[in-house]
Amino acid sequence: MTPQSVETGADEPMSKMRLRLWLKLLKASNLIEDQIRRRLREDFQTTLPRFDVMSALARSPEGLKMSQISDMLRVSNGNVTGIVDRLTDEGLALRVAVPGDRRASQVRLTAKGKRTFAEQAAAHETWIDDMLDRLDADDVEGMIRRLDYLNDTLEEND
Amino acid sequence: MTPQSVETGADEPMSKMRLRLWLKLLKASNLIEDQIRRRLREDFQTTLPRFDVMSALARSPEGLKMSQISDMLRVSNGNVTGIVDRLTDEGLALRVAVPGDRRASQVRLTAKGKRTFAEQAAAHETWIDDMLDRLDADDVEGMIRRLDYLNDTLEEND
DNA sequence: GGGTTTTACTTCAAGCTTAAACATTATATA
DNA sequence: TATATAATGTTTAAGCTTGAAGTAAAACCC
Repeated sequence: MTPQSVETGADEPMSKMRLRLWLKLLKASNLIEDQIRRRLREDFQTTLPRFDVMSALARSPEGLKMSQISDMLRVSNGNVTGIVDRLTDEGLALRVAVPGDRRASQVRLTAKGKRTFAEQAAAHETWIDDMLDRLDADDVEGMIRRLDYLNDTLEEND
Repeated sequence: MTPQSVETGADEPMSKMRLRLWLKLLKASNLIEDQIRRRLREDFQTTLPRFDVMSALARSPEGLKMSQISDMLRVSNGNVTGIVDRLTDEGLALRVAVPGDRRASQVRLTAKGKRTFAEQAAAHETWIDDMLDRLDADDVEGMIRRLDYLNDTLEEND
């Protein structure tokens, strides 16, 4: 038993509470994510992985290497290969040679990609705002604070 | 602008706060879920979808119909078909005919399936407990309360 | 009863995801 | 310089996921 698990003096309920918390966190995350996927599909004929890659690229006009994208998104590099392939097929992204390193390539949004993503990002923000509409400033602040703390501890022991 | 979005008298920051909250919620959810997937694979040579289906079945000894499983897990029915097929191939679950309805089948865990899931569920609970270890009772309670509220509002406008 | 609609489930095509295996290029080291 | 090791990406096999289309059976309705 770790020191932190004895605050209440009763380990069993605390352990169950944590499990319940996880299930509720997962449920919220899935409910929101499913909405976003559905709207990206219906309104923009695209997918969340494509949106995520474009979002990363939009923040780096000079482009990103494949490995940088997979690091930022915490997905495998083989995964990014396929997504960038499809974005490229659709004329939304392109691979640029990296001078001095023939293994790597820099991925960038095309002009069309930038326009497309700007639209999607604006819609995305309003979707989130609508879904979290009923949380007041205190709720949002309280949750952000605790999630920051949780994420820090989760990343320590990655 | 909805009535709820004006509590602070400043819409712009609140909208950005909500977006930040979503990104942090998603991050926490993904960090935890990735750990669980990894451990299920490494320790038990199984996957999260299989674990989820077995978890639903474990709570219903009399069995569940395919459509009940997909409702509980919020996934498509075609998806459940494949997962139950694989569980069946491995001798962990089986389909039983439903008397009076030849379209449907009742899915149950086998004895082997029950034993296997019991082991996995026990490990799962300790993984969660370890990952959320640094949250104290107040944190857990505060987050559960807000997530309950959020989930209620999200399910209303599904 | 006969026809329509609904329900239960499976199949399919496309895309996402991973780990592992692979190819290629760059870097370090002897 | 030669060799070993690292890093960068792609490919592959297996599984998950969806929506749409399809099959079959049950329920409804006239």
